[in-house]
Amino acid sequence: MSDSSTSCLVDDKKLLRNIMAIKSNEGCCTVNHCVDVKAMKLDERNIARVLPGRITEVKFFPAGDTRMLAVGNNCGNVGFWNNIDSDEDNGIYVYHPHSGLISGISIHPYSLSKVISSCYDGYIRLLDVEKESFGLAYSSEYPIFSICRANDNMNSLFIGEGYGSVGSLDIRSSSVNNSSMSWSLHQEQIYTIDFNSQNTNLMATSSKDDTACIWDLRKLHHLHPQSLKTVTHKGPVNSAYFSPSGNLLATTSEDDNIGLVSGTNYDVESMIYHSNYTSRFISSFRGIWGWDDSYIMVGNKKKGVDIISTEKKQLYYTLANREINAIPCRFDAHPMLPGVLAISTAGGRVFVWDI
DNA sequence: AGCGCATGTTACC
DNA sequence: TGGTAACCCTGCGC
Repeated sequence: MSDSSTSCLVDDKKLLRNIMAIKSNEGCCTVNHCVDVKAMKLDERNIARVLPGRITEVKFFPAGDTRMLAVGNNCGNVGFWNNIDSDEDNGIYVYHPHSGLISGISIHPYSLSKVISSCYDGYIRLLDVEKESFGLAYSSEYPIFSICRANDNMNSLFIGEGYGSVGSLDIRSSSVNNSSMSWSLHQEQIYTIDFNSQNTNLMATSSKDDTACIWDLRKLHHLHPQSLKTVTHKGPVNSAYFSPSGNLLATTSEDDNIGLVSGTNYDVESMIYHSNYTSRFISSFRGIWGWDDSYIMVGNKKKGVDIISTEKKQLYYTLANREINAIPCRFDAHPMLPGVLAISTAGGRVFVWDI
């Protein structure tokens, strides 16, 4: 694959000023914060069409004084939406750094101007906010299906590359092909990678090969290592995310189940029925955690957001609003602001619920 | 393994 | 306002 030129659709230094104005609150994060989801509401002003096409990724900037969002779509666009300061313009800035479906966005928590995007086009790019350009950080002959930063080293990026491999790279390296390690962990593409907040050695992967796995990084000596735990579904696994405390793992599968793994060694497994299958025009559902271990939030085909209780292992509540006129697929819970939830739909619209 | 089909949303008549 | 083409590379079943 050849390097495609990057272009900026909106040339506006306001984005730079916006991002530079955010105070990075080092070391602070809201784990185990109980939120009354029934009190969450959707204000009309918190709805925007950020990008054309289908949203595949939405991420809050990890700072408590901002609701800036980075959004990716299926056409290679990365957009930014300042959900608070949207008076003069819409607070929306759109770029076109890639030529395919954006599979992941990661923002450095202590250096907010470093925004990484990954794409099916095989490239990983690093946004330089000052230059308003996306530099090339990594290039592969295979699609990049997922990215995640390691918890204990923010410069270490793990990537789901091609059909079952995970690689690790140092984003500070100037070399484009600096994948220092690579392991073959699955039979098919890896849709999500996640790290445990409590034990930074634990990594979870979910794959099209019908499994989700927990890996111990200290035991990845071989090209084909053994997993600490494997959850087997009857269909592709769209996501596997550790709970805020790190004690639970939630998996979302096309087999219409949400898997829940608990226990000291992640040895207790249960399945909660939830209709997860979406058509190819809709991004797959991924059950995400809220601000503590009590709920998993996942889209439903009736254009609502199902809140599933992990204790009762059943539906607790559904966030719904008549403004949501398409199926909500991809979400992000604000890492610093409990109760602030971004949801996006196949139609390119983004909604921010708050408390 | 390799096809054909269903699927939801938008944009444009 | 209703009808339809185009989008798109997912999962499943033959």
